Amino acid sequence: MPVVTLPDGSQRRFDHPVTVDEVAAGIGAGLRKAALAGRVNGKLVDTSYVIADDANLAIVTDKDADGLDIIRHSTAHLLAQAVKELFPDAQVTIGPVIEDGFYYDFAYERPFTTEDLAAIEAKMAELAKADQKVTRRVLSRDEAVTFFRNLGEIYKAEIIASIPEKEEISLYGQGNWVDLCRGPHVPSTGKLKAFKLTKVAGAYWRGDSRNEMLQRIYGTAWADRKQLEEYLHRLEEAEKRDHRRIGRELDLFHMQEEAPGAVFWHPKGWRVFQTLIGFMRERQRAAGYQEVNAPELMDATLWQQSGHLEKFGESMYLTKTPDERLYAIKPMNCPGHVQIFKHGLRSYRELPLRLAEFGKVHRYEPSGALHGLMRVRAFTQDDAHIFITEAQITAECVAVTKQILEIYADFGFEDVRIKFADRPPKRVGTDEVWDRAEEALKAASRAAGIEYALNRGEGAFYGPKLEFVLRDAIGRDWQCGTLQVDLNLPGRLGAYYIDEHSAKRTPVMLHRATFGSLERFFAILLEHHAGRLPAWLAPVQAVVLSITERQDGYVGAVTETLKNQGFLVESDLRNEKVGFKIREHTLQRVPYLLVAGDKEVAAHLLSVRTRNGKDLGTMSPETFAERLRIELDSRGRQTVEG
RNA sequence: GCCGGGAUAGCUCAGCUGGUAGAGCAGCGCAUUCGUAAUGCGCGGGUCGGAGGUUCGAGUCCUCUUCCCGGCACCA
Repeated sequence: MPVVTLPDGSQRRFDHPVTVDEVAAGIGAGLRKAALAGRVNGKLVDTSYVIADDANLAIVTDKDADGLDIIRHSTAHLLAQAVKELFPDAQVTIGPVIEDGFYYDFAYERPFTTEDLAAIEAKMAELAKADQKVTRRVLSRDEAVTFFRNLGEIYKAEIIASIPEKEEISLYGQGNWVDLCRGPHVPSTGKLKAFKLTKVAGAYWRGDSRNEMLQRIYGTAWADRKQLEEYLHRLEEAEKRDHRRIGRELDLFHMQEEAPGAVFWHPKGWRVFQTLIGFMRERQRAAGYQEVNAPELMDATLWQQSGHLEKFGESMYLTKTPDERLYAIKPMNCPGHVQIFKHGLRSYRELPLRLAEFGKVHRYEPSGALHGLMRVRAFTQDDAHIFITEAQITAECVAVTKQILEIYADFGFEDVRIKFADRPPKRVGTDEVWDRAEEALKAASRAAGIEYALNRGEGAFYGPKLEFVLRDAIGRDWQCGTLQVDLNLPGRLGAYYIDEHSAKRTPVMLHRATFGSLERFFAILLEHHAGRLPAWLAPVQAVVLSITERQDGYVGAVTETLKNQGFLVESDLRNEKVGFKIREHTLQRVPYLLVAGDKEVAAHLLSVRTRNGKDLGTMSPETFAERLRIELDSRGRQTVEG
């Protein structure tokens, strides 16, 4: 005779087994209607689930994160049901919940079109309106396999075959459609009120590019219309942040057909790029790094020795010269830095030796992977290789980690996650060396006091790595920095130093990058700030504008003075209304607009307005310069606005 | 690389079933000298991504190809 304990601690006693639905009904008709599922002793179940023994029960509604997931999962089922009604020959496969929505993969003789999508969505609305009951039943493995085989659903039969023996096999039905599913699901299709199909795409069966391609339909689903509208609005806003769009609007860079995956930097974009390099250069110098520069093009034999040609060759650009030599354009900077290390005899006294380079590398990325500045074939790394003894690994890793996190904070990225990527299947070196490298990096992580998630099998081919992932203003994660412990390449490339006993020793090499790819980091900054780069990064920090030509002399003089102090300032003397000029420079995201009319000229002032439309009143050019200096030096932690 | 979609003026986009390319913004010229997100009038601007083909005739149809977009796979 079950006693059901509710989240508020109250208990209900029953003299017979009850369903979740019945308990909800006992509490109130409104709750019963809102109930999507139950959480019995922490486990999600259908509202039809029968509680036979004492249990804790929470009724799951659409206010619950789990409730929303159930809505999405059930909407995926609704999608599959609609597809089967419209295209009986399509075979169903899997339909999981993803962030903000769901997808379902189908095997079908042809790709679905956007017209199909509209028809499917309409059918889904119709089925939802019919408010069909969703029922669950359990079958044995053999029964289930036979059931789906008979329906011609060979993919489903294959999925069942891969379900562990001990797991129960449940089927969910609604109307005349049945799907294999773990559940739980909403009690009836009428609970699905706000959904939209968003796109179609190809996707490999079981995520393996050797398998056939299925037709994937993506959709989004929410508790109500309003949430759906908000989501669609969020998508639009995210699109406005797209760095490709901002790059064009602000005249920062462009790309063109003749150089796929490569960037043409315009003056303003390159200025920002140089600011990033200047900033990093300063930090690295302070931390004991020395900047070097290695050749872009080196004989292929060197890359053979390092293992790059074998493990990474598919992504390398090769070129044969008239003298019949085969060269490779560098895809990484490490072998070049090892050559610099090797030149001359190194003593243990020189370690750690930190060699840094803003190295431009070329990688032949798959055409389908290219994406604006985020994924290119030619990019610049803020790359450094630190040569150390094994005893120095921990201390150096701790120092690197600390600096990476400090630098991210300077850009306003405080929310940083760290992943530990261990040995990949395609690698050089013995397992014994990998054990040591992984242990060393783990020990260093502990010493640095950082927590990480394991990213299995994602290490570099020569060593394990820490990956630094930062979260931007709209909650997206970007992997940028990396720290790798390499016990393989120095030996392969013949690097050694002389230790305190005059013996030759192979150094350990740490690979580290903070921005990762400068191009990509630039793009992340643009999207993070929606183009409104902080003044210290902005290509133009202020524009001085006249109201009529009577102020031309004053505006010109003020502009010159500010420029001479190193500020990035331009003047706008065009014969246009001031409102027009304000609009243009605001759209160009210039942090400060300095207006000079007759009144300002007479009093030696500037009227200061921010790109966000805020009027900071008038101040002298000297005061503005002083305050801007503080803003730049503090990297935006203090602003002209105060 | 795979699946789908796309490429028309500097930008955003229209161009139905094949009949000889259009708008807004931007640009240029002229007028206007103006107080915080678009002053008015006028003018110029296109090998319709590239190469073949079908046709009396192709931006429109077919084939190939390049690049871009969205996914998938990949991302040392």
